[in-house]
Amino acid sequence: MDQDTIQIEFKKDSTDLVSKTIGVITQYIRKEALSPGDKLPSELNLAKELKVSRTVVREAFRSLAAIRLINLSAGKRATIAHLDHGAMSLMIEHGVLTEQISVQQIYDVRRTIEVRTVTLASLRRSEAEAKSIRYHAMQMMEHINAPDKAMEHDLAFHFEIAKASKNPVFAIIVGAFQGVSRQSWSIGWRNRTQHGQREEMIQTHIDIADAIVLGDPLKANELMSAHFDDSIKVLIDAGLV
Amino acid sequence: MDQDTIQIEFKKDSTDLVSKTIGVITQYIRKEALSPGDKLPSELNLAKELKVSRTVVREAFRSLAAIRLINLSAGKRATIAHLDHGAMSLMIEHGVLTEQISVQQIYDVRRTIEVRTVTLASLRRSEAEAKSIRYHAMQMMEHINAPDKAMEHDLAFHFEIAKASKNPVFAIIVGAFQGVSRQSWSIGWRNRTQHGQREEMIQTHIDIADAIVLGDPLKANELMSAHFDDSIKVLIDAGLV
DNA sequence: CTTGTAAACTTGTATAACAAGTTTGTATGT
DNA sequence: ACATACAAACTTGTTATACAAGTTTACAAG
Repeated sequence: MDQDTIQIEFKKDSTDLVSKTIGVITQYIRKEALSPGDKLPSELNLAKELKVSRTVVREAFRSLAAIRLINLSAGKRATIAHLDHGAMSLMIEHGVLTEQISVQQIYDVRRTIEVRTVTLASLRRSEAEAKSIRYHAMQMMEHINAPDKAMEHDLAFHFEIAKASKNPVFAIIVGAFQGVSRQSWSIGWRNRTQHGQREEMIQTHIDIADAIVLGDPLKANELMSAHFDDSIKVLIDAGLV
Repeated sequence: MDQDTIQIEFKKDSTDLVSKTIGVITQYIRKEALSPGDKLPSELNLAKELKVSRTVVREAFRSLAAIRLINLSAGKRATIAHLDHGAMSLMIEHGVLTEQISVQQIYDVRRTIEVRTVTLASLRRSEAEAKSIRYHAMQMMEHINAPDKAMEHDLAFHFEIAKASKNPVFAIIVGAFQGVSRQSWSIGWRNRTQHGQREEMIQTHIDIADAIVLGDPLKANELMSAHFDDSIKVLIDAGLV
């Protein structure tokens, strides 16, 4: 597998070299039909081929790595990356941080998506996935006095359901919300102070898990809807925009 | 607004300088509570402050620009960016290109999201938005013999609805799918060959627009569901995975 | 007070150099 | 013939310098 010539041309109108180079590399990936794990040419070879400096190629690589199209690591050549919600996470966090997205809006999207993922998961989950989902629900109850751990199992619960939907796009989106959810989770927890409210919330998770285990999409759907109704209500009662 | 010291420390365990620098900059944005349009320090100042080379800062900037957290342009300082689906578009296209996401999976996500956006749009749309949505539906019919134009109005129709939902996250997600939708659109079009099938499809768009104009979320929802049912059926009939 | 322009600043690109991590190929010993 | 060790070649990470090109600032001229 020797170094074959990169024949894709630069767009003439584009502004800066780095942008053009990014374009060339993505076209190259497409043209060569590269798959996750496949190697890209070295920085130096690309630079020579495209007649730009190594600096430009490096900046292009960094850009592609930022949106997780490729992976970089010292000494190794760049490789095509597997899908990953990392970039979208940063984007969403940035949106919330700069007040372009509200927590409530996130919850509306989550509700929309997760009512669907729980339905699909009920229909498509493997035995292992069903087991994992139920495990995280049970662990939440186990750690009812250790909010940090309960939270992590809560997040994992929802993420596992998304993965069990067998649609990677859902998994990416749900995964992307984990960061911001982690930051608003304690608000929901602190505002469930009345007797049994936390147990009730966790019990809903267990019930959802049971519905998934039993392969009952309608029940799972209904419970997930109710869970989000409740969660959003709690957030609003807490005065969150 | 003079140059104040950046007090955020590097994480010690992180691997490479660029990653650390990205972390510092994002923390800086947070700490200073910067909003879209606000300026970041110049590359040289950041480099001096963080005691790294300008190269490292530049690569960090490029990374942040790639996920659209900041905007770069020659001669100007970097600024905080408005939310934008550009990065997510590339991610999704990469997923489809590398066969990690199928077109049908995209449509499932779109259906899930857009059944919600059309409901919200019916409730929240401004007059101008309602008008724009209806305009694009009408233009589709107008250009029934110019598929390229019809397609662009189709995409704009769905995107405008997402924006009218007043939840930027929906708009980002729907926007992110525009690229791949553009690539699969002709498949759907080519496979609606029977008499009146195309008119029917476009008429559904007009009916959805009317429901939005009238503020009838249930009707809009129902029509959008039917539209996606039909579209997905057409794709499957066409033999698309 | 406006306008024009030069100076200062800032980003874009190229080159050179070396450190540090990885792969490859070969010589060596068994 | 085969495994191991190790050096050489390759590759990415980081720094420094230099200059081109775009933008802002400050000041002088009218």
